[in-house]
Amino acid sequence: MAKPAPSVMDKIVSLCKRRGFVFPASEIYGGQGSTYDWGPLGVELKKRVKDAWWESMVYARQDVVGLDSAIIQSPDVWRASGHVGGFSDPLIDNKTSKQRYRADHLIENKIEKYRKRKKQDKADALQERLNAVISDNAGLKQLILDEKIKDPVSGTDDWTDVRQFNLMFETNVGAVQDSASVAYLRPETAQGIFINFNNVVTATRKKLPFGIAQIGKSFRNEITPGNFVFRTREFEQMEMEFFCRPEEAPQWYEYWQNERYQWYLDLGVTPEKLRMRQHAQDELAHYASGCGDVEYLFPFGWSELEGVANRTDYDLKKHSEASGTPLTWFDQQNNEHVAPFVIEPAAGCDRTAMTFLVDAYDEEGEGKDQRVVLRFHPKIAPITVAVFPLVKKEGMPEKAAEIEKLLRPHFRTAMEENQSIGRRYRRQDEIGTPFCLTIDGDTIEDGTVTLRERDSMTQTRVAIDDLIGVIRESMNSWSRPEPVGASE
RNA sequence: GCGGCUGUAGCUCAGUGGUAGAGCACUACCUUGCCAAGGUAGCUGUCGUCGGUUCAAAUCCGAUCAGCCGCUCCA
Repeated sequence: MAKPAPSVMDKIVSLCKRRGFVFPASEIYGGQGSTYDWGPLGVELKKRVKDAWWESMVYARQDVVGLDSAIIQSPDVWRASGHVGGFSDPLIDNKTSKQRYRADHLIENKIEKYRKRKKQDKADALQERLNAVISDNAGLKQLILDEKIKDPVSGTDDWTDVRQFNLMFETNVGAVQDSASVAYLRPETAQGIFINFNNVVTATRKKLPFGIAQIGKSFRNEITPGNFVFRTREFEQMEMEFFCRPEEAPQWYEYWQNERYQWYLDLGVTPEKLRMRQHAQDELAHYASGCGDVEYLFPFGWSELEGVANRTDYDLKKHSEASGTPLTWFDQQNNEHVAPFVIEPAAGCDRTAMTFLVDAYDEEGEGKDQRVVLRFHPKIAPITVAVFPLVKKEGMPEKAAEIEKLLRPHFRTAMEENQSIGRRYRRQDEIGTPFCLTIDGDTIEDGTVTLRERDSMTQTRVAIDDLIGVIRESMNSWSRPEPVGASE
């Protein structure tokens, strides 16, 4: 059997390691499953993603402020939010078909069948029994056996025991590891925002509607991580909780979906590979009344980059009840306390960076003439300008160093003087550097350099004095080139 | 966790019991005057790990670790 050609994902993973975007974590010890370290170029890419998000969500607006809350909060936070009880899944395997299911979903399907056959009383009875055993593994299994639920694939009832997969990482706070010291690593940054609602309102005197934005690491003990950095157990989130009056929630829900969808387009993501998908009622998280996902068409299929959810007043209400501290906003004009609704755009930072990598990846030509190029938007490219002396003589390296130093305060720069000029261009193409400058003999004579553009490979002669302005202008006017390469 | 596939140089991979290899990449020097040029020299490996069989193991056997795909979940 012929070996399959390396897929686009394989090539990107390989490029990421070779050029320093993403390394497998703990590699010298044999690796740590589904964990990755971001290398020198990757950390720049991720930083650009976060900067672009913060710029658009905080700096470009008057109604959103930032926050950086702790990863380890009181365990009470996660009890109140429902994560301790609800953020785990009862899973069961069928030994014959090797398929895995959520035990409660199997039973819910059975209830649905009863409903369809108009056996309402049976459905209700089963629902009641399900509610009674929802957090009891043995009870769930017994219920599945009692109801003679068969695996739709194998048709057998050869089930394993039900096991709980809690998605939160536990840790211990303090020197003595006993049950009183158990704490959790946050599974989302959002709760840190909710519990600081009063603090932020008091400190900033913000009025509804307003938002609180936060970027930071979250941790979920995923049963099945995978697809490179797409789903990892440690990941970085970019979340914003937008608080508004309950009656305005639907319009803000729509507003933020549009806003967030547009953000990806503005950073150059291929429109045909981006879509909004509305969640069906039964796939909503326990806190949401509605959710729309921004999805990208990866080589492995459409996958979620960001969820824009209507979290209603669920979280503030839960924390108010559990803590005894009312998390409401006082409307002085109408002399009333408002329990705000929350619209939450929650994006995955690593996923977004990976989207830009995948979407930017392009190959042109074949064999010796092949060019691999990352067509990043100039605003997210790890390096903006690379400076080359055409040859290593006649004062060119010194002149190049001088120009690189001139540009350094304005752009992310790099300098390379080894190997042929063509090879240096290609090396920069491969890491998505949008501009290359070449210093030649004329530079020393008349103070001009060759500015070479990544996507079109066109060269223009630019005076050193005009460089900063010309590069700025090119960055701002950049638009995604029509696809010409065979990137599939 | 279960099943299938996989693990040899930085990357892609060849190597079915007898001295660890290729291409690309990388480093130095020479050459080089605008798109992966050429020459010379050089570096790179506990063959994932541990154990077993054997005179001899990258190769056969066992275990283990890690990766990929699928099942469930989500940013």
